Amino acid sequence: MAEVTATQQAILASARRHFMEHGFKSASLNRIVADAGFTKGAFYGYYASKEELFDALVAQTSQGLAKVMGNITAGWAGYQVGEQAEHLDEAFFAQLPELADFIVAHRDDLRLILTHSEGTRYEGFLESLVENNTQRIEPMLARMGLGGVDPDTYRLLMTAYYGTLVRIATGDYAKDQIVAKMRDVQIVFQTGILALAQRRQGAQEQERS
Amino acid sequence: MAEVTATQQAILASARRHFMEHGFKSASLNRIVADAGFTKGAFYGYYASKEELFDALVAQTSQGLAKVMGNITAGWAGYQVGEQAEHLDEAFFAQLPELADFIVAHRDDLRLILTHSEGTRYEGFLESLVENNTQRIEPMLARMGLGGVDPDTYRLLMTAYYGTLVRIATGDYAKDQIVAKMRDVQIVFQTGILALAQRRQGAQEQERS
Amino acid sequence: MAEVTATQQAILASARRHFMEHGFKSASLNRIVADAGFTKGAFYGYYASKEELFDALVAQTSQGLAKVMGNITAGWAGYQVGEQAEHLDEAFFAQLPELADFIVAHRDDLRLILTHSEGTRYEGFLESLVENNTQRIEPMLARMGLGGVDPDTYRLLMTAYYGTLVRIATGDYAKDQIVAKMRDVQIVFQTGILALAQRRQGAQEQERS
Amino acid sequence: MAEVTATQQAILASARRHFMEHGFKSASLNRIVADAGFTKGAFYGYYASKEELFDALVAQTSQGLAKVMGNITAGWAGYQVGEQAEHLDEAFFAQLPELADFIVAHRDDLRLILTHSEGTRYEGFLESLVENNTQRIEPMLARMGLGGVDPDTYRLLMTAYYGTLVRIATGDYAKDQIVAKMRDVQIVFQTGILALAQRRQGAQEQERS
DNA sequence: TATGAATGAGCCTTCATTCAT
DNA sequence: CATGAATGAAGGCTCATTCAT
Repeated sequence: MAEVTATQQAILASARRHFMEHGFKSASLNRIVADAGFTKGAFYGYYASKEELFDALVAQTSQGLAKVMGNITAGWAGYQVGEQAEHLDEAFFAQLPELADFIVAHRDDLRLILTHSEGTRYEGFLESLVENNTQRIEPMLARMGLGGVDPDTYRLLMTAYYGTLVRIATGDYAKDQIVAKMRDVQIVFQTGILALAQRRQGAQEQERS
Repeated sequence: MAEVTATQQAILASARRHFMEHGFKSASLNRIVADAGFTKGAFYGYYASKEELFDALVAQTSQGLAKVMGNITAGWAGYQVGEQAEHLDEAFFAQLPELADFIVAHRDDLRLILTHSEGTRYEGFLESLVENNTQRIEPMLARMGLGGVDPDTYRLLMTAYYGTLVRIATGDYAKDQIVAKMRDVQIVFQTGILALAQRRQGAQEQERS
Repeated sequence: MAEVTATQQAILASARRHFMEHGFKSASLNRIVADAGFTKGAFYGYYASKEELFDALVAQTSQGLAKVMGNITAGWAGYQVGEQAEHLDEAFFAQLPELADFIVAHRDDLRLILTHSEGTRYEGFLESLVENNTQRIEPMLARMGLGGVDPDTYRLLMTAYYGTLVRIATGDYAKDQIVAKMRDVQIVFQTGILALAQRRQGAQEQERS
Repeated sequence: MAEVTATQQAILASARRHFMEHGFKSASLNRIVADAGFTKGAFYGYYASKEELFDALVAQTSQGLAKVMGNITAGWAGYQVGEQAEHLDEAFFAQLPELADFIVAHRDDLRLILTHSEGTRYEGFLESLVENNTQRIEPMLARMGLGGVDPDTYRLLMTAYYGTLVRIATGDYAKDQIVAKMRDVQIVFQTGILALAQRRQGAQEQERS
């Protein structure tokens, strides 16, 4: 693809370190470039701005992340009333090792995107991800037996769910821990939301009678 | 008590706007003061620093928030094995209207504290709140029938729980919506965590036999 | 004479403390006045400027000091060729207790004038004192048997001499120590300068022959 | 070695002028840089701070000065009881031309270090020099026949001595004048201090008998 | 390709002084 | 007599960006 010179690699590595330590906004381009052993002029030969540098660092992983997070939603979306909950879980759980591998392989990039991107277009990455996915799911909610849950509340819960996955992903966990924790979190949210749905549905039926 | 002059009010109002839009760090004191119609010199007659200005804006609400959040934990802490879950909920739910009133009355301040305070001593307010409260709860986990849940996972879930409460608090909801959503979220987390605990306990018993 | 209100006294006392600690230039008028328990407005009712405040603090002592230093010069000026050095010393030594009393009584003011007055018209007080006194003495140098000493060198020595007296005066010495040290220093300079004069005179006579 | 660009030279020259006129603290970086025909941004490309600028101006000379002043002390330290004072002088006098050369070559730098460095790490340069040297000499005082002189008084005299050398160094004298004046001053202090010591010793012996 | 000199707007903070009340 | 609100200039310093070479 696009060739990356040794200079670029040095700058990218230095930038990763600085963005990780100070965040995008507070990191000093001056120091990034100096730490890489070059001058600002060299930098601007490759990138048009500080933000473009950040982009170069995380664009690929960002796309992978979006795809991978979409898969998780797809797992939830397959949820069907009447099926055994245990079976459904298995479909999601089956994806976990792959997800965990992705996380371990791109952890630093994920941290940049998810927790050090203030001031870039990745700010709010998580929020828009949730937004996209819940919008796609919303039509299915009734089919999933979650019809009684207020859509906005559902969105809040999905934000919490994704947010927790992000915390796990950006934590210091090994692959096995990631799998175990994500599985546990999945259980908590799935069971909890289902319980809420049933309670609301019961309440609505009572109201009608 | 402390008298606040018209000048101070103008500065405070302008500051609230700027902090809300850009966050503490990125907001420009220059522009805050100019927007209020004064010079920097005037500002420093009232406040010793930019941070003190932020403090003046949120100190009171911050104290109220800490107290109110503590009450929520107290509600969870009253959890007893063997009691009916529905009864326990009622204890927590009973506090909700009061909490919602507080939130509605101090919403902008809460937003400043919880989501625009980077660079001030309020940075990490939520995190330290979670930390304090989960530490106090940890010894009770076994008694609450949650012994099987990994403490670190429990902490992740509590972070998600508090985080969701914060999202509700800093949203645009009316009092009734706040109450309804917080109640629903409470149900989800309580039921979900309990289900996880039972599953883990079952797994541990199987291992033993 | 001029009446000094309680307000002025409070301000003066506070000013003395601040000037002593930070020097005239670095002391903050704001803090001086605040420490005194008043506002800047009150201050400017009494004094037209920061410098005038310094002046009010030290004017009286400054005049006393000039007079007293003049007396020391007068002691030297009485020096006559052919008289016994010991006798001459006695004349100077006789003045020492009175001088020491003055120093002990006005020590803080003296410190202000001599070592904390940068930025005021008292800056260079010592230098001008030396200048004045040596100019008056110069015509007498030959009569005193110091004709062989280069006038500029003599001025350097007088600067050192006065400077040492100043160090003694602004030190932490008790009256007796002041007297003892000033007497010793007087001996050193008198003997030393006389020795130099003789050597130079000898050299000049050799040149002539 | 280190290359100095024309820009740096312009800044350094301007800085020297401003520091000389106002002292380090009161000199305005703004004006220094503007006078040199540049902006503050350009300045900070070369120096990290105002103090570093001062340092760049005087560091080299400062080291030379410390060495050269140490040599003077070494001259005094060689003082041996019983030897002829005239011979000892010669040892010191022999160093004078070299010292005078150094002074003439670095006069402006010396002025910066010795009389315009308030607020930098060079503040108190003279004082610490005196302190170091007198401490090294103190043990030898008895051997030098100065046992009767109070050590604190001796320190005062040494301060005066070094201070006078500084005045000569920072004056407008030509090399020959520097040599002549320093030699004369040396004679005054040496003779004077010796006279004081004898008088004190005499007094002590009288007391004993 | 890479340098490095230079910009200019911006940052937060301090200060002596003025003046209407 | 004293307040306290307000000014305005100045302080040292940082930064992303431009551009001739």
